[in-house]
Amino acid sequence: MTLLAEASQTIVRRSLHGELVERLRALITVGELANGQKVPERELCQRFGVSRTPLREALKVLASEGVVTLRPNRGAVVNGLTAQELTQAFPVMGALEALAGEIACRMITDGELAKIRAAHETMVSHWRRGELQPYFSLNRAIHEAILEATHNDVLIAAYRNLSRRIMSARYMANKSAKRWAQAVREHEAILAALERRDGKSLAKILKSHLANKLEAVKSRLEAEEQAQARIERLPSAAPSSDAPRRRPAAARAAAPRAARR
Amino acid sequence: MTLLAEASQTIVRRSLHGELVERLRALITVGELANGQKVPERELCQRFGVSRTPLREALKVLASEGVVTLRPNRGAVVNGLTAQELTQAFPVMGALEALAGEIACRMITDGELAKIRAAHETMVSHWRRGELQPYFSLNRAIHEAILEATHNDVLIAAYRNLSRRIMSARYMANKSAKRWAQAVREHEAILAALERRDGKSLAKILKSHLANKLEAVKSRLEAEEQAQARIERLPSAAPSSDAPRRRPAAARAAAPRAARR
DNA sequence: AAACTAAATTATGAATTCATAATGCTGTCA
DNA sequence: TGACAGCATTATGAATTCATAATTTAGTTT
Repeated sequence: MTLLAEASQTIVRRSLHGELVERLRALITVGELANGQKVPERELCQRFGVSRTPLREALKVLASEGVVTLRPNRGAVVNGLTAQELTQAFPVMGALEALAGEIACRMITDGELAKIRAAHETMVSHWRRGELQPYFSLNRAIHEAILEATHNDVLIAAYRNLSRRIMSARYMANKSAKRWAQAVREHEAILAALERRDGKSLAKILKSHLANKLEAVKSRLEAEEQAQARIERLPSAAPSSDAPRRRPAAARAAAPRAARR
Repeated sequence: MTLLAEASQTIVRRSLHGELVERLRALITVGELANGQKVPERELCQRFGVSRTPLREALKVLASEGVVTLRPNRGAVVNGLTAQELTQAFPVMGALEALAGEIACRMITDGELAKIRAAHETMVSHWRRGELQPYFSLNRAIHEAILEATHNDVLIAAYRNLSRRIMSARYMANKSAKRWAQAVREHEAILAALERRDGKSLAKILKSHLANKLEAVKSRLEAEEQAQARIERLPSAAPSSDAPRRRPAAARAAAPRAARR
């Protein structure tokens, strides 16, 4: 239940490079560092008031997560999520969610369950009032709480790894009223299955709940990619400095690619 | 089929920090950097003939993988696999293996399958001749090839992440003749299911094959942990410099722990 | 004017330096 | 003799410096 409590807690003391890892991640998910864009080392150092050493350490970490790609002697570029990657992540997340649901049903304590139920009720009331932001943060907290109820750190880490790369803030902003209501119903079902300790159904519900979420992300992502492609096809498009274009596919393919695990 | 081919290929040019990540990983799996041991920065720099900068970059990456823990201002320590972590990894690896099997059955081409079959036959002949090392490398290659046949990079990455931390060379060295024969039989069954494109059975076989592997690792690990505990309980044990002891549990618990995602 | 070449500039990778925190050591005092 | 305080040493985190690779710019040639 760590995460539900964590919200009101003091911010933990972080090392400089650790802090930078988070900041950079945030810049990327918010879109301030756009997709194929080169990471402006010097500029970021000035902005954060740090030297290159910790920034570069942070970039190495992000590269090992696949968030950026390091091109030897040519800097780092943001490695945006592709529709393909999302499609591939789909079954993997599903398998992990399903597993989490089953384990959680076996392991969850009444206390943990009560806290999740309470969070759920609060979340529903936010939904009724149309309060998007608190709804999302509780939504997230509930999913995390279920995950943590498994008490399986390896599973938690594996899931978060994927989840972090896929669910970013900007995809959450636009959601239809219809889909929103459906999501709330799904959450009701999730709670019910948990309370019945019905692992099999919970696994199934979580999987389809996830599927809906990912479909939303995917359609949005594909729209973005098409828009991107249109811009790139315009021959007269003047490259502006603050909205740098992706390098054309041919050039990208020719460039030596850093190995990505 | 990249991996089966890779074995005979030239070593790729790596960046310094990337090379160091691999070297350190190797030192840890081989046991030269033992479990709770502090990572000797200066010494390793001399040994590899590099400055601290790339070494520290490598440590940051390893920390983000959970291989080492960074204690602020107090250096990095090796974060050995615990029996608990292994127990937790069990169902996660199982879920991923099962998924990989199912996808592979749907996706694998005849060409890929033929290559795996060939590798399998070679592997069996190595087994007959009792040649351990080539057996293991082909074994590994076959599992990788199945994984790659899914053509799902996200799944591949997730699986490797876990696998790398769990399967290390030293656990492979001692295997009973009986267990070895059983493993070969399991591999026969895996191939057969693949050739029948029978995803469900393949998933099941892979899962139990994995379970056997992990059990072996676990029993070995637990033996080690108990030996460790015995040493620590000896009050007169002279701490030798080249085989440093783990810090006692109480001290470890009191030490500020770097956040481990 | 377009294409190629060479110098100048800039960015990158890595070593070195520097400030500070942690650890070890020595001497003092109970 | 043993515990503690204060100094010396060492290790760590981060900035700076330096060598080299990449890129841009200017100049030259056709």
